[in-house]
Amino acid sequence: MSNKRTNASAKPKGSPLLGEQLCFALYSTSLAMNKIYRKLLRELGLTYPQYLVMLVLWERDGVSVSEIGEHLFLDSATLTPLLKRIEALGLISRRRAHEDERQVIVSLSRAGRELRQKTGEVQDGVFHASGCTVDELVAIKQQLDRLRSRLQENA
Amino acid sequence: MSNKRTNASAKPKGSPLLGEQLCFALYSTSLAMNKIYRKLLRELGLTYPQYLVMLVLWERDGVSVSEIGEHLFLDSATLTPLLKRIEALGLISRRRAHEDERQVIVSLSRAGRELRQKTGEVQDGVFHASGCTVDELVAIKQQLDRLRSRLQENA
DNA sequence: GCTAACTATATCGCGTGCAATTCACTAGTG
DNA sequence: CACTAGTGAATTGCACGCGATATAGTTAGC
Repeated sequence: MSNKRTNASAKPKGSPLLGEQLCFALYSTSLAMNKIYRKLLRELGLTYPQYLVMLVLWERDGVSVSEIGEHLFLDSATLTPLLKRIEALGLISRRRAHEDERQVIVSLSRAGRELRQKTGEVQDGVFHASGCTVDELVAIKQQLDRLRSRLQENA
Repeated sequence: MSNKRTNASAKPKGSPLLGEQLCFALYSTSLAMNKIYRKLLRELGLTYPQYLVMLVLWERDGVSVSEIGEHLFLDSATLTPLLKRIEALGLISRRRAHEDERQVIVSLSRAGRELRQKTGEVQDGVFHASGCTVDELVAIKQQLDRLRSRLQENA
């Protein structure tokens, strides 16, 4: 076993679980956010991960499963069933690419494209529920992005 | 609060999806954190939510299911099966309270108490993986705590 | 051409989260 | 005592996430 490198870790004595406190703040805030979205997205019939996929497609239609995964940091084990549910809603279609039959191209249907016009209330609702100023949101987002990239590096 | 311009969307023009960008940062960072914990907790045989329950019990043993839920912002639909799995690991016991037979009191077993001594590496590992200074962690945690409380208010 | 290595999805199993509902028990009220 | 409202857990049903594995399609090497 390795020795306790107390000088290297350098945790504050007053709050020995600080890292874990942050992790819990992250975990519980993420769940709270999910609940807000569940309420706002109920009208659209989508879950939050499904909504994220739609955001990707509204940005750029006709992308492969793996491309969606790169944007959302999700893999096929999560995306395949998720995409099938969205397809069952009639919002997207899934077809094998001609060039490379291994790839599955995800494309918006007419209903999928039109759904975009109902998203204004979602954006407003989340912004309102956050009770934050734009500057605060920017600050938190930047710090989270940095933290995520570091966590992914050290995964 | 009086500055509400509800007829048109009062979002910043430069970044129309800013709130959602923050939400995605929150969502994806939380998943990244969970992956770090999964690796660190594998040795202990725990998942992150299970570890959270253990943290609560190490802080205060012999609490009811609903008290655990208040600490972790989870309800019985999540906690009951979760606690049963921890019980199956031999770390806790679940007994009905004598005073009020509706309540279930969760208590640490000897193995559950002793497991606490293996958590040093988990704390160190998370802190190291975050790549952040203590000040950064404190700052993010405070902002997340504020955001969560506002989201829960507006839920 | 043949085949081994590689790649993109798909599948399986398990553990959450949570809305909705049910069950067991308690605390009244008359 | 029976009746009722309320509360704490448990249960049900569904949708993620993801480690592990499988499968089909592609490429590289010989």
